[in-house]
Amino acid sequence: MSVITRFAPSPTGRLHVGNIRAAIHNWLFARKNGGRFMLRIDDTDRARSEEGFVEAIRADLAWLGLSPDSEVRQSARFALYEAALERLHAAGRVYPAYETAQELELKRKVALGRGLPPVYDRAALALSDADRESLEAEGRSPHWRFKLDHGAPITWDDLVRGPQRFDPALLSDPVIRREDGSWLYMLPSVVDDVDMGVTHVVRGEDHVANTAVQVQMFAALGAASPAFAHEALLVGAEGKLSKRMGSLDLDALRAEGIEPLALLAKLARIGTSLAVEPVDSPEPLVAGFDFATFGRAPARFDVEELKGLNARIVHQLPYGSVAARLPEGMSDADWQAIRPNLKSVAEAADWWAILHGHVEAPAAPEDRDLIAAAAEAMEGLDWSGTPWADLVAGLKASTGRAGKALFLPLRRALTGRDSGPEMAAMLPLIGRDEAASRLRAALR
RNA sequence: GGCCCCUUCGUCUAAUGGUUAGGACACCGCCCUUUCACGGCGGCGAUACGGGUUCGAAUCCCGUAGGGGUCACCA
Repeated sequence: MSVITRFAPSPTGRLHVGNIRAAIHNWLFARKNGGRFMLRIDDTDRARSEEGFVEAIRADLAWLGLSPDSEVRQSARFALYEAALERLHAAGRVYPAYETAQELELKRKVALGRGLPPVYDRAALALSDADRESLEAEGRSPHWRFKLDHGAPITWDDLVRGPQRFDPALLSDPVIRREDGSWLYMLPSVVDDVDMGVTHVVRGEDHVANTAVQVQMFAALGAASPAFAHEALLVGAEGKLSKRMGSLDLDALRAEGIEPLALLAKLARIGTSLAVEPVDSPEPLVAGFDFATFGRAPARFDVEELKGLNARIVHQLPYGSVAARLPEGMSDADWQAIRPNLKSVAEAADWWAILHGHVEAPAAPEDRDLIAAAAEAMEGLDWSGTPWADLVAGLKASTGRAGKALFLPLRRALTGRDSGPEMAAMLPLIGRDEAASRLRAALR
């Protein structure tokens, strides 16, 4: 049986590190097993879903390189849910209920106040036909609940959490359809998983209780349950589920110069026993993917760590893969010289400007003699050899300077910066005439 | 409050009753580089707490504390 996974976001907002991680794991698992990865837009909630978010989700997945093998939208599949509801109805597994949201809220508060779990009391199940008629005569119309079977514990073997066991009596019969006919998440998800042939449901542990309910729905629909993997959630660097996590959407990360590969590597392995390390393609992540490596405790996601990984990945990015994003005319040699010093690809533009643009950095009074000597030496250097090493050797002999006192003033005069890539690599790229002119400019 | 999950270096984790408690990231140091960075090498650093069981406990049991999830006419 070939593996089919799905990523099922609702288009009510941007993707963020939490759900992207689930998307990545679904994709990796499918890739590893030669299976298919599907995108399912869970847009049953018309009021909250926005087309713009659907497009953003597609764009974000594409940026990460997680191309879905197919895409479906729940809003186009209402007939399927209708048919499933009919079947459940015929099987006596759904029933109408008439409580208002306010009434249910009150019931929950009362239960909580008495130290009881706030589970729906099934009052609607006790309604007689006459009761229902009078309720509807009052103008109330029903919403529909799925009737859980309290007969036996719900169990499944979770790929991450191991054997699971739930007492159905501690769960509320879920509302699956509103009085206005709109669908809630629970049933459509099951219907689609069956219809799409999903074999593995990989999602966050915030869904475990939903899974208990859905396991009964699969059975009630006469379908086998897929395998489930519920991964522990991510928390912010402070240890709490912070608001900052919510702000971590892909735009924010892109603005920080994060490479898709870096985010992929980080999210694929955070919370697992595998090392979070730079990769030059998704292949090692695919090859190493294994639910057995997943920890069960929430892992901390720290953007600073992501930035560090990103820098290390940038340091090994080949020219060919970044050329399109580099300043016009930037050569492979330029890239090689600059690359080890970058935190993001975007910073290459700064160094491009330093290499080939205009730099004028006045020398400090105590360094003027050194800079003057350097300017003097320019003409005589062998520019096809090792001009930087020759320059420095000559200046050391003539001025007696060494180390920082020798290097820093030269770096400043030539690049306008205190730090940066290897000068030996940059000087030839700056070129003789430009270098000479910068040194003279520093003396003005 | 009920139910579920979790707690090993700062962080992510390994060690399925016997290990000098291992690795990765971070940090620190050294080397390389005639500065910074990059890179290479090395070092520091942990079993939440309290009771049991056992010849022996990070590992099994009980309790305490702490963290996460869930208990929606959101997904």
